Amino acid sequence: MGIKGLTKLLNDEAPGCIKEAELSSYTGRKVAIDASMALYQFIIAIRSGSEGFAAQVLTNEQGEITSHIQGIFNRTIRMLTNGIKPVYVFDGKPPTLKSGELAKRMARRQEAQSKLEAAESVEDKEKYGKRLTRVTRKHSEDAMKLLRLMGVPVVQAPCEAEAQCAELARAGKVWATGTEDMDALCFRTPKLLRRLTFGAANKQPVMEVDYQKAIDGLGLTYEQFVDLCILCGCDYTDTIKGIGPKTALKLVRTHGSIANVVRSLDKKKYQVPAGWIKGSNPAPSAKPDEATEGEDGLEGEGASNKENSEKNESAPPESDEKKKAEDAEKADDA
DNA sequence: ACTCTGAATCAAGACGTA
DNA sequence: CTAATTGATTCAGAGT
DNA sequence: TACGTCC
Repeated sequence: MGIKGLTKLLNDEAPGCIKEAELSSYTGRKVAIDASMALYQFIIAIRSGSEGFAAQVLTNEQGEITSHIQGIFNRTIRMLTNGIKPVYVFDGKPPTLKSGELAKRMARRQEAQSKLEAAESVEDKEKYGKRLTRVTRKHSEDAMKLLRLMGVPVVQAPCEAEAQCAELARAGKVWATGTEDMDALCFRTPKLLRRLTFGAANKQPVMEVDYQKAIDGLGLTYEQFVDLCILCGCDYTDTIKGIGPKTALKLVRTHGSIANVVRSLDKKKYQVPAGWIKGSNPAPSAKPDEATEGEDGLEGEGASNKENSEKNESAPPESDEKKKAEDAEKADDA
């Protein structure tokens, strides 16, 4: 996911919604955390060896990676001692809306692999090696086991972890979503915390984004905000050439909705990608309807997309409500 | 001149000790 | 049956 | 704060 340039846009256009604070001001708060992303960062960052050698991940005797264990363990301990109660949320199946983007990533991955085999210098080997890292099912299971043993609540999301985190926050089960990914705002998490980390020499303060102030500052409704994000470019759709954050905001402000924006665009100037689905945004409450404005559309894809976005929307709130409640209670006990 | 986009590139944790 | 991340920064070039 | 270590 990731909305291109959203942080910068919020900073420029809705300054009130971002503030910075010390870690200590969050004691007593429950925070939902996207576990997969954390694991990924740990595996990339926690390495041994230094100058002159390609850095290596930590492993056990069988050669299995243990970097993520170190990372999760330390960070969780730190949170607990600081009075912050984490709830780790693990990814479920990714929506197939993403398949296009995923295919691109696969391609880049393969490229990295072949470059790695051809690489001579240590730097290159390291660079391409990192590009190949990924979080496997096993890494997630390791982390879940560890967290359960530590008495820290774990939630298995039906789909994307970010969406589930936002649901937890909206339901009041947790106070905020702790992530580096601005996508959580599209799922209406009331509060979003970034840089919730604990480096000894803490580099930067925690960054707190307030959802309500964000859309108020931009002067948009929730639907318009989601439309803005789609126009800016997210993982689910291609972008329109020539439209970035600034013009996207202007367009949504003046036309009110993405449908009107597309309708009023000069088609000679701006090429709207084929098969652009107006309603198929990642937001839980967005209506998955309305046909595409694209000319020679690929009907097959459009249909399957629609199907899937509906699954995304209906699954999280209901099927997980009980699990959520149980886990939240556990958090209280601890 | 100025603004914006878009492609490419990079970096990514936390501890204890000196 | 398998996949599975992002944001910040910088710079070139197009558009206004 | 810089640096080596975590497996």
